Amino acid sequence: MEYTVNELSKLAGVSTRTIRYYDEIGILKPSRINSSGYRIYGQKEIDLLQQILFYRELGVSLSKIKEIIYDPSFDIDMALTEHRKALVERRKQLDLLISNVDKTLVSRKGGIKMSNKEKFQGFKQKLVEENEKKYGQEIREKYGEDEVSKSNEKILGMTEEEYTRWTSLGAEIIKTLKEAFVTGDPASDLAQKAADLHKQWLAFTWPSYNKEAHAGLAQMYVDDERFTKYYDKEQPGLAKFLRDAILIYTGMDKNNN
Amino acid sequence: MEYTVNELSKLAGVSTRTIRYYDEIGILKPSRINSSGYRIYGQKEIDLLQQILFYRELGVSLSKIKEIIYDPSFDIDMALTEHRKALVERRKQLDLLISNVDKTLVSRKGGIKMSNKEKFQGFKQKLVEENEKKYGQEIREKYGEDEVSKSNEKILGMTEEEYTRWTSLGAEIIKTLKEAFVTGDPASDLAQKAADLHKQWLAFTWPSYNKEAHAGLAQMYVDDERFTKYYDKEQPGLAKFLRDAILIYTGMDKNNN
DNA sequence: ATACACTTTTACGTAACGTCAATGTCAAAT
DNA sequence: ATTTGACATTGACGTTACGTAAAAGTGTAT
Repeated sequence: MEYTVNELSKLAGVSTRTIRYYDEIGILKPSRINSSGYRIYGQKEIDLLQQILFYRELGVSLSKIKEIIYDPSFDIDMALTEHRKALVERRKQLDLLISNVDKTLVSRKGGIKMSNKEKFQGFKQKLVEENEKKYGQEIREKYGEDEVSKSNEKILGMTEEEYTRWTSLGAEIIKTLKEAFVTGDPASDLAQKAADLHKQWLAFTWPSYNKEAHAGLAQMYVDDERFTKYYDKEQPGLAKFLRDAILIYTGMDKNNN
Repeated sequence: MEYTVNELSKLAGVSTRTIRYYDEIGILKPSRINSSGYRIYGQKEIDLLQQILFYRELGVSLSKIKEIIYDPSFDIDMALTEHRKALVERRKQLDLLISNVDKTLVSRKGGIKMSNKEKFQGFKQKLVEENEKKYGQEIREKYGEDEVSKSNEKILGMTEEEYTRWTSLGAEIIKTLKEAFVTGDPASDLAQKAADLHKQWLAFTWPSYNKEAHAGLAQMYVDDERFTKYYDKEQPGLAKFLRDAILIYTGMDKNNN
């Protein structure tokens, strides 16, 4: 029985592209090519393909499979044993990654938990907390660069308040931005407030602030469609609106255009 | 303090290519570019790079990192949690692969072990074995296609004898080939014997035999440098010599050229 | 003036295909 | 006889995170 690429692909459960690719890399050649240039496969090619797919399921690379099938000197047991070792090594790497992600998550949540504890540790603690809160707000009102960068040295060790404030800032930006959008004016008070909120939000993750970077980031929100999508999902045109607001906020609106 | 790519790369322990790549994809831009077009980085870029590398070590993709760093709406905890899930999923896949490789190895070794056992199970068993052995040799002498393909249906269930024969055939091919090589004549008896051995070797892993495939494979040994290297490592020119021998053996030497 | 270390951009290579695009072929229906 | 729809072909680009040249300019020391 003879088969075309399509028939073979259905038989073996792989795409036609895969079959053509296997021809291209010389791992599975058609038995012949007909007068129209079609690839024609026979029984032995089907059997070979089965073998290829078998080793492929074991995660063996196609070039290794090629050797396994065509190289007289190839020691399959040894190859599989080494392949196994590589797989185990990769799994070890993954375990390490997972444990590191866990550590990160725990340390983030740990920070929150600790501050939660403090909440129930009496008034003194609460006062301290509130002081810090006020102090934090002051910082943000002044935006002295040194203070901000100091506070940001603890990005990964954010307190619950900081964390909450940080995430709620994200929502607040969107909300303010949408309200400002209806005015259509990126220079309006609301739009400028949104730009300011955005700057505050940045302060949580950026080591330091400068206008150029802020304006550049705003431009990226427009240039990079992933970010554009995010804002425009809320409201088409929002990304551009935010950029314009930030350009005005940073005073970079005339200099660059 | 300001740094060039080279200085920054040494500071952070990454290649200069990486730094230029991060600029290219917009994840880490230089603070400025000097009059000669050199990238100049400042303190905040160093801090940003640290963050990037931190998340990179967790196995987070650069595009995700970009979002983590630049997207106000990005929920890092959620992202990390999902990232963790993906990692665990990959580990599960790996576990499956490893267990499948194990099964394959066990089934291969199991076949050998079983036949080892049989060796010590009395004369009757031995006779059966030897019968099979003879039968197998007969097959190979005749090379009737059906018989060969029948025997090859058990490729993965090879007996110890078959397996041993198969691997020793590989060595025998090389040996014969090297002996034949000194005669310089691919039509010589020795060279033709090597071609025949090679055909026999093929019978162990190929579902069926035909001259065209055999000749095609021989050509591939010359075209594909991985195989060329293997043979030429033993003796420069050996791959071509084997091809010529096989072309003569299969009678494809005049037809195709 | 030259050597040497450094920089730039451009561009190909990696693994295993997915996904167009432009074009040709086959069998069946009109 | 022609049209349609399903199939085939060969390109060629995209994917990830860079490695690795190549060709050409820059900075500094001798």
